[in-house]
Amino acid sequence: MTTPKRVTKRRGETRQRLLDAALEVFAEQGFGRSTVEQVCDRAGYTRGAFYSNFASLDDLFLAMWEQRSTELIDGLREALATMDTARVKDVRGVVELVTPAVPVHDRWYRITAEFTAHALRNPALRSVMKTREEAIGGAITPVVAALLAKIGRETPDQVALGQALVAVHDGTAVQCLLEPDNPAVWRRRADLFERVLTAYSIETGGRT
Amino acid sequence: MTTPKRVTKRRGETRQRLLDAALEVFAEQGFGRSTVEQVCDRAGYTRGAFYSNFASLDDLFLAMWEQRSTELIDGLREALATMDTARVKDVRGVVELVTPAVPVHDRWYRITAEFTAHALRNPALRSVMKTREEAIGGAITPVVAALLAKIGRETPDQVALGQALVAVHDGTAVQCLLEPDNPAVWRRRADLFERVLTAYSIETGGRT
DNA sequence: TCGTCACGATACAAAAATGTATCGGATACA
DNA sequence: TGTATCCGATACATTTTTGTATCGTGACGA
Repeated sequence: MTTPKRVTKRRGETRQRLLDAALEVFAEQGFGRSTVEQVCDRAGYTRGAFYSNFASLDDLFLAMWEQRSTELIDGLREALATMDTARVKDVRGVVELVTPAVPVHDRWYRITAEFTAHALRNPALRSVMKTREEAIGGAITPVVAALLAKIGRETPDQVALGQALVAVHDGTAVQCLLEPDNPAVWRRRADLFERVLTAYSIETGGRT
Repeated sequence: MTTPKRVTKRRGETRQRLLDAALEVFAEQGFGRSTVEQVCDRAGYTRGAFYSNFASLDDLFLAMWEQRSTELIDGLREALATMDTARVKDVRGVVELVTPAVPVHDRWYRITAEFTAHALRNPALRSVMKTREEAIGGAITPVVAALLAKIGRETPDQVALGQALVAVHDGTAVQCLLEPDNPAVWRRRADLFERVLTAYSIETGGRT
């Protein structure tokens, strides 16, 4: 991987197609069991293209994960910004409004689970993950706090609420994915969110 | 792997040492990046021993995970049964009493994260995991409900509480492992448990 | 104590995966 | 349109990993 003086448009495309292929292959086989060649096959390239764009599978994994998770956070911000906040009347309403903005997809969950395990072994990746988790909390919490304020509830400790929401999301996601067709699990997930929001905010009476 | 008529004592030992080695190797390298030979080296055997005891790495992974997680649940039951429940006076006390019984070890977390991802790809493993999660909930919830009753709080929906506790445990575990030296994260974890226990139980006034 | 089978070591063949070095067509820029 | 160089394909050497087949030691039953 020598740094070129001039870069072509084509390069960006192949790089992207490799990143996309990686997501699919890693989700299907698991990162650990995936090979350079599998990713290249899926993308429609040979290993030559790969080694010209990435140093190793680890390198690709990190790049792919960072790209997809920033996209995910951007999408989240977007969804939160364009919500119809008019009809929210109670805590349950807040849950129902916010929940769809944070999707639970098993493909991405599998990737993240493995990336997390990977990150726990690698200090550099660990801080990448930490930053990411904070970004998610930072995107959601102010919005949720604002919605709660709208229905007359104050949020004394936004940081604590943020950590709680992320934890509940992560924890319940596995349960839902293990039994995707069991509506009771999903219902209990929503319930838990509702109770947590209630527990972390205080009724102040008047609506703003 | 032909089924032998006679089985020796030695066999059980080597099998066990392979299982133990697997835990270490998988935790260090990740299951996906581990090889049969690495496990054998660690255990002090050659591949001959491996193929005589297991059909594949997948087979070993499943066997190891089932063994360790039953041990874990047994330990949990044990710890819960021998608790000193006398000094519990409030919800916080319940949290402080129960929390140490459910350890947060990053080695085991890494294994579980990868096993979960693996299970989400494999329907057979999926139901294994589901059963396990239920067993954990089933072990903890009655004890917690009893403790809550002791301080005058009733638990209307134990199943919901169980799912909530498991989710909160899983979700906060990552956060704590990502920042093991940040006491604030651990404190917020305990806070969340306290609030959840409170939210899922109702004050009935009198103590039993 | 002897004979038999189990069990793990060793040897071997085959396959899979990696990384590099080189080549030729494509692409940017004059 | 010419030309320099970028970029991905191809070819190749090497290493890793796998699974099986065979052998010798030692355990177990009679």
